[in-house]
Amino acid sequence: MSKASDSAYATIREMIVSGALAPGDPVREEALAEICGVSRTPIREAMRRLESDMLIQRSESQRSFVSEWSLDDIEDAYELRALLEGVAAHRACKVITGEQVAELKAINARLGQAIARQPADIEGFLAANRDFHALILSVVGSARLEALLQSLIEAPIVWRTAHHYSEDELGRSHHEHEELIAAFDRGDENWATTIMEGHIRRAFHVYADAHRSLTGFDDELVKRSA
Amino acid sequence: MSKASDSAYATIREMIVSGALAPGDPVREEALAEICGVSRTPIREAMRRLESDMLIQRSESQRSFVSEWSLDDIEDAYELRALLEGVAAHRACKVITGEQVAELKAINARLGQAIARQPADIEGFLAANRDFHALILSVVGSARLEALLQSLIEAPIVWRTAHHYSEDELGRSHHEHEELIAAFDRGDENWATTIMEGHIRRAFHVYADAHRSLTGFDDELVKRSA
DNA sequence: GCGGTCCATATTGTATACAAAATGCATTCG
DNA sequence: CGAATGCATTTTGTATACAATATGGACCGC
Repeated sequence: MSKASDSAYATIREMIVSGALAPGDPVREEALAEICGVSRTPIREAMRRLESDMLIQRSESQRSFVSEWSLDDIEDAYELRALLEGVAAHRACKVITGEQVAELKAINARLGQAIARQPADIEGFLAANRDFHALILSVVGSARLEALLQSLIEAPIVWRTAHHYSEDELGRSHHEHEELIAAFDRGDENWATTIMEGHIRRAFHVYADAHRSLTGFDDELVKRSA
Repeated sequence: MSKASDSAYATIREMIVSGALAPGDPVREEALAEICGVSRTPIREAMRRLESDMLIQRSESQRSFVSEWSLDDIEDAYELRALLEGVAAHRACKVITGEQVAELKAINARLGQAIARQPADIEGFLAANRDFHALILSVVGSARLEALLQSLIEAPIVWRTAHHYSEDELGRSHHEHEELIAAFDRGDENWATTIMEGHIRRAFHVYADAHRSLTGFDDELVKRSA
C-alpha cells in the first residue's frame, strides 16, 4: 500500500502495541491524523486494516476503540493458531525440499546464536522465530492459510513488550524447532503436526504465566471483548 | 458500515459473483463509482473489504483485479473450512443448550421443507443452511473463529450461480444436519467434529463435480492465483 | 527494424471541504 | 427530582480537487 497509509498503519499499530493507546481508548480519526502528520483519508485506511487485525473495534455508531482482550480471547487465538500451524506443518512435510530444510536449519542456528548471548538477544530470537515459521508457511504455498494465520500471529503482540522469556523457554523453542526439522527430514507428517501444535500451545502457556504474574492474577484488568 | 460504502460493497460483490466482472478483469475505482452512483471514497472502502475477502487482488503497482481461483484454490478453502467448522462443532457440543438444539432442529425443518418442494427451493435451502451453520458459530461465541470462517465461506460463492444440486445431495445435507443435532443431543464432541468435517468435504466434492462438468474438465479456464 | 526514452494519458493516493449523524449537556416540563 | 427534548459540539461519512505514479505509445537514435 501507499506511503502515508502504510506509515499511519505502522504508527497507530505501534501506539497500540506499546500501550500509548490503551485497550478501551477511543480512536479518533482527526487526532491520529495530526499525530501521523497526514490527512484523515489514509488514517481511515489504516484503521480499517487494524480493524480487520482485530486490534480495533467499532461501536454500533461507527466509533472506534482499541480492542480489549481477555486471557480467554488470547487463548482462543493461540488455540486456532496451533491448529492452523499444525496443518501447515503437516502439509509442508509432504512438499518440503532438502534445500528448504537446510534453510530452516540455518535459521534455527541463527536463533540458537541469539539465545546463546549474555544477555539473550530477544529481538534476534523473535526475528529468527518469525522467519522460521514464515518459511514453513511459504513452503506450503497457500495464500489462504497464510492470510488466516496472519491475524492470529499478530494478536498477542499487544502484550509483547511485557513478555519476558526465561533461558529455559528460549532453549525449548530452539529444541522444538530442531525436532520439527527432524520430522521434515523423515517425512513424518503426523509427528510434524503434533510437534508444531505443542510448540504453539507451550508458547501460549509461557505467555499466560507472564500475563498472570503481571496482572497479579487479576483478569479483570483485561475485560472481555464483545 | 455506512450506506454508500455498504451498497457499493454489495453491488461490486454481486457483479463479481454473477460474472459481470470476470476473473482477471481490472477493477477501476472511477468506473465503479459511476456504476454505483457514489464517489471514489466509499468505492475504495468497499474494494478493501473485497480484497480482504480475497475476491479482489492488487498488482504490485496497486491496480486491482478480480481474483482468479483454480479448483485447487477452492479445495484449499474448503479444506480449511472443514477443519475450522469441525472445531466449531466440537466446541459447540460442549456448551450448546437444549433450547439452541431445538432452534437447530427448527432451522433444519425449514431446510427440509425447502428441498421437499417441486422444484426444490434452492434459495430457501441456502438460507436455512446459512442459518444452521451461523447458529452453531454463534453458540461457540468466538469472534476470532467467526472472522476466520467468514472469508472461507464466501470464497466459493463466486461459482454459486453455476452450481446445481441434485435431489440426493440436498437430502444428504439435511440428513447430515440431523446427525449433527444427534451428536449435540448426546454431547459427543468427536462425533460432531467428524460429521461436520465430512459434511463440508462432501460439499466440496459436489461443487468440484459441478465445476468440472461446467468447465469440461479443463481447469485451464480458471488460472492459478498468485 | 529494434530498443530505448520521453511524453500524454489513465489510475491511484492524499488533502480538504462539506454533509450527515451521534453524543453530551442544558433546559424544560411533568 | 427525574425524564425527556432540543441544541451545540464532536465525530464520522462522502464528494471533489489536486498530486503522485504507472501505463502505453510515439518518436528518435542506433
